[in-house]
Amino acid sequence: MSVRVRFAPSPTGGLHLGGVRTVLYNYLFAKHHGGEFIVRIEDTDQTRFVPGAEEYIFECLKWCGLDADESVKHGGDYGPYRQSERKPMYRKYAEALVADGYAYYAFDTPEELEKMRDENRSEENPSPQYDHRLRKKMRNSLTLTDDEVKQLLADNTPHVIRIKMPENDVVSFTDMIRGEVSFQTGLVDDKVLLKADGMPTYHLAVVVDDYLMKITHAFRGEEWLPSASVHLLLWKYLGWESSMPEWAHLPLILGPNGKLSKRDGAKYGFPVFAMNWKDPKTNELTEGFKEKGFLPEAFVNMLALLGWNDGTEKELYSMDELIADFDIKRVHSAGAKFDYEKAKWFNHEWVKRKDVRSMMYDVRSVLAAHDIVTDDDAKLEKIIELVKERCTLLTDFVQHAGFFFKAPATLDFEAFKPKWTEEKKQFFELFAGKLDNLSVWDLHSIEQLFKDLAAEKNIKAGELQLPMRIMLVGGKFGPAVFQIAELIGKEETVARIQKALAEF
RNA sequence: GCCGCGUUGGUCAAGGGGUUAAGACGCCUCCCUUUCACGGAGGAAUCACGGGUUCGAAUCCCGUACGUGGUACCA
Repeated sequence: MSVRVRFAPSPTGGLHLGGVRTVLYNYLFAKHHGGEFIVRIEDTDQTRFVPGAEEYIFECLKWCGLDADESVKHGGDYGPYRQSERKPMYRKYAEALVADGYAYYAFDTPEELEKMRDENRSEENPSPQYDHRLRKKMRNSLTLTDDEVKQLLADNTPHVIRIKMPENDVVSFTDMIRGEVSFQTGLVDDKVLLKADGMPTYHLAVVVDDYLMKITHAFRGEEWLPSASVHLLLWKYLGWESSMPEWAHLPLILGPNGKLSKRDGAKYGFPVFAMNWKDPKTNELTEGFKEKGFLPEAFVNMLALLGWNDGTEKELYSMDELIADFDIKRVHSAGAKFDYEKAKWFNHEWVKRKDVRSMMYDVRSVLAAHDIVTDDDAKLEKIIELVKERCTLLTDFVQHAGFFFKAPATLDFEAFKPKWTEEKKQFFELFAGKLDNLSVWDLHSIEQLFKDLAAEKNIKAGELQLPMRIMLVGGKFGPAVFQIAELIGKEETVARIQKALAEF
């Protein structure tokens, strides 16, 4: 049987690091086994609908190179892939569970539930559950007579369907990452399966849809582990036990102080979403890795290694290499703290190793955003090659490539001020003039002229290089000065020297 | 509170009864380079704690602590 996995996001906001990693592991597992990767939209909570969020998720996946085989966008034989559109099919399964005695109707209003919790709340029990103890005191088909229930249903009384958790049972399963895990059913509450609005909750929907979509392996975040017992029971009660997927509960990605939140991003200056997300309600913008200057290759590589390794020392992987080497069983069971420094290192490595031509578009966009026009492809290509080793993020190209196209706005005069002399100033005045008359404009000729003139004036060439660099690029950075001069051209070089001389 | 999951340098981590306990990021020193990087060579830094089991425990068992998640008609 072919491997089928799914990522099931709820379209309620930005796509988080952890979410992307869950997609990644799903994707890698599927592709490693030649299977299918499905994206299913879990939009059963109508109150949390956020316009644009679904579209945004697909854009993020596209940027990461994690395209689905089946989804709302890609189609497929197991649709619809949006749960809200599958609404009519859930009720019959919930009813079947009731008929078989595994679930029941509950007519308690939200107010009644709140009252129940208030009355039972105590130091020992801060969050009372609707469980096998309390269900006997509530208004449901277990406590009401058959006639009462029939009447209530006939009157269209708002109600939910809850699973009837066994009082004294133990369910266990083998998690692909954690091994044997077990739970006492009496400690879990009677989860709502079908809501009053007729929508399923996650618990029902995930089981029904995974079954209907023939999912073979179900990977999700560790936060689902406690409710796994409900899902396991549902697979059993619905009579589908033999086709239940294998489970893997992925470890959490943590921030500097516990759970990673988008607040951490703002607080510590790193992104937590894949791409920029603007909340349509508050207009609040949360920065994404893409816009921060990350390459998707690096983002994916970094995420893959956050919680997984192949047992060797290899750290740099292309997507194809990840697909080839990924093994869900080697995923760590412990949560991992996200390290932004390491994330940047991955990016730097990818900027250095990635083919220059494939970076042109991104670099050009970054520069354009700073009003730096780069129309000459050949020149841009050459420059990227020249400076990429000093660019950790794509946005660093503004500093390291920008001055090739646009004279620096400010010059770091302070860098050489203490050693600046009248003789040196004269040198540059003379040099600028001679440069103007240079017939062959190349690295060697410029450097030769510079050294000859320095020797003639009896000044150490080395001492003149820093001022020259500042005049050309504005600061203490960048590749060899003469190389820069060669690339920006005679006219521009002379102009920058003269402009600087006028200011110093 | 209860339940689940987890715990190897600051971070990511290999190792799963006998190792000088890998490697990477970050940090520090030096080399290269009259800039900044890249590259190279070094350095500091670790098995949460307490009990067992064993000739021998980072590795197996139990407990404690800590972290984290769940305990919704949210996913």
